[in-house]
Amino acid sequence: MSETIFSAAGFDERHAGPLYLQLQRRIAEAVATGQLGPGDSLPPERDMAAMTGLSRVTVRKAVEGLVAQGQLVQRRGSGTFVAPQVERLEQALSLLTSFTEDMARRGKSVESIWLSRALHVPSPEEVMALGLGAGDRVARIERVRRSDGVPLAIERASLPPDVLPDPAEVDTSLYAVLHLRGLRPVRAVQRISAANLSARDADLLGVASGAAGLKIERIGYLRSGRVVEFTRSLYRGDAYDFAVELKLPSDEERT
Amino acid sequence: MSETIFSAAGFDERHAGPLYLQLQRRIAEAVATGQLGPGDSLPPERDMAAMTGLSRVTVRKAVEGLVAQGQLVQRRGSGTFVAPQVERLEQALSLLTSFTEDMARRGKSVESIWLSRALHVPSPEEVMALGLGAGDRVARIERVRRSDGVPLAIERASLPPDVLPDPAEVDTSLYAVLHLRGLRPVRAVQRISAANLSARDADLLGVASGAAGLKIERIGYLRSGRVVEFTRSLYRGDAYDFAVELKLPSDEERT
DNA sequence: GAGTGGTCTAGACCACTCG
DNA sequence: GAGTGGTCTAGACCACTCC
Repeated sequence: MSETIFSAAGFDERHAGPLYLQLQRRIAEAVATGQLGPGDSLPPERDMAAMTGLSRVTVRKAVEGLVAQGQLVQRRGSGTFVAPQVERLEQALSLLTSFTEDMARRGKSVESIWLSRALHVPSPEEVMALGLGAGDRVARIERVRRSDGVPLAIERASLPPDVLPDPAEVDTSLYAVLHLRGLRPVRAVQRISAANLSARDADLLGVASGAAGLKIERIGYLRSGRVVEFTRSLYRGDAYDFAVELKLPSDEERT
Repeated sequence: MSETIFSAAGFDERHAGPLYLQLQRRIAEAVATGQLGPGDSLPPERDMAAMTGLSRVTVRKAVEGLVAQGQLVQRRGSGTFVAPQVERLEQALSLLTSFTEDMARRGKSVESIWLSRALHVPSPEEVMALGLGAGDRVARIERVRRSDGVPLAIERASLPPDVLPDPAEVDTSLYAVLHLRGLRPVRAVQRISAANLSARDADLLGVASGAAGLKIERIGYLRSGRVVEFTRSLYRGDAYDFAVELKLPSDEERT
């Protein structure tokens, strides 16, 4: 099966660019056509090098690109594999729901891996966003969100200390705790953008370093207008779709 | 100035991981602290290798990561530079506006670089989204959007041929043309996600291959419910922020 | 033509996984 | 302990930019 993909024949026919890109294209095609399916292993790098007649460095460079694109996964000491398919989740963006509630609605399990759940000295960014005073501390809830064992997002929530005096009290849903205290936000503003994940964040989400992530910053308000929540989240770009419904702007808004 | 960054001293103090990451960290810090400012050039790779006592391959690997993150830019035959800063643009996500109108509102110039503006044989995806019949063609408007000379987005719009029989008629604003024909959408559904840009798309946007982009798919509807527009856009992750306002879901919606 | 980044090689050792 | 990916080296040639 791998004979055609990794045969030495056909390289450098003068019209095809760098060798590592030629090999990369061959592998990508094999994945696209199903010749290599999710979970299948590729031959060891040294074997691929021998088969293609390329050096191992060149083979690694070809594989590296596909790993960055999320098509392949490498496990040290184990091998190189076609990436398992991820089920894409779709979420409505214009409703102020919590991750926990959202997953429960579609019958998915939710787990949190805690990174932090305590009071800290606030960063300048947190002081600004939450309007903290000098000497105030900040409650930080930092966790990796997983559903059915698959990491989906990193969530870093900051709240004023009087809103959440005891961060350890949060078990699964932050919003459930806030609801009990009568401090659940009724309105929020989100800013969405895309960024390449840092090595650390990529590791937490189980993807390759540099993979694309959806960065969402949210500021939540009480009915009184007070800021109660400042959350920065990173969603896996390959696993999440946000859906929004748009309407025609009214004439006042268009000026 | 570069002496501290690229000195041979301090490498491999047994607690710092791979050499290329150590060098990468040094350079990233120099950029973060302003020791290296936007547009500044780094020494040639061979010089960095000599100064640090590392091999050129290792130096290249350190630089490669920073290029992928968008912190550095490499120009063949010319040199390696600290990436120029991009002004981030913020856009309201829940209003159905056009790119042209949006930029005009903030006093920015808009240019389009046309990639395609004609009738084509539709892809299966376009047939599905637009509800095309057998034998129907599709009007495709494909362009790179720039503002003040900076490429911001790639926009690929597909429309039924009777909605836009002559695609070449679109000059700047697609919505303006649709408006004249009385076929401007009043409602749309968008799906937002993040993806690493392909080499081709990255090139069109003037960023490094693999940089994170915001992928937006939009389907626009007439008041009658008919689909008139199917648009796939890629926005530069480093240049765009989308803003959304959220509200508390009503009780019916939450079940 | 001198200098730059881009590609490629052969060979080495290390760190990790797995039977 | 055998096999895997991860790191690193020294040296070479090519393609491009810029003077």
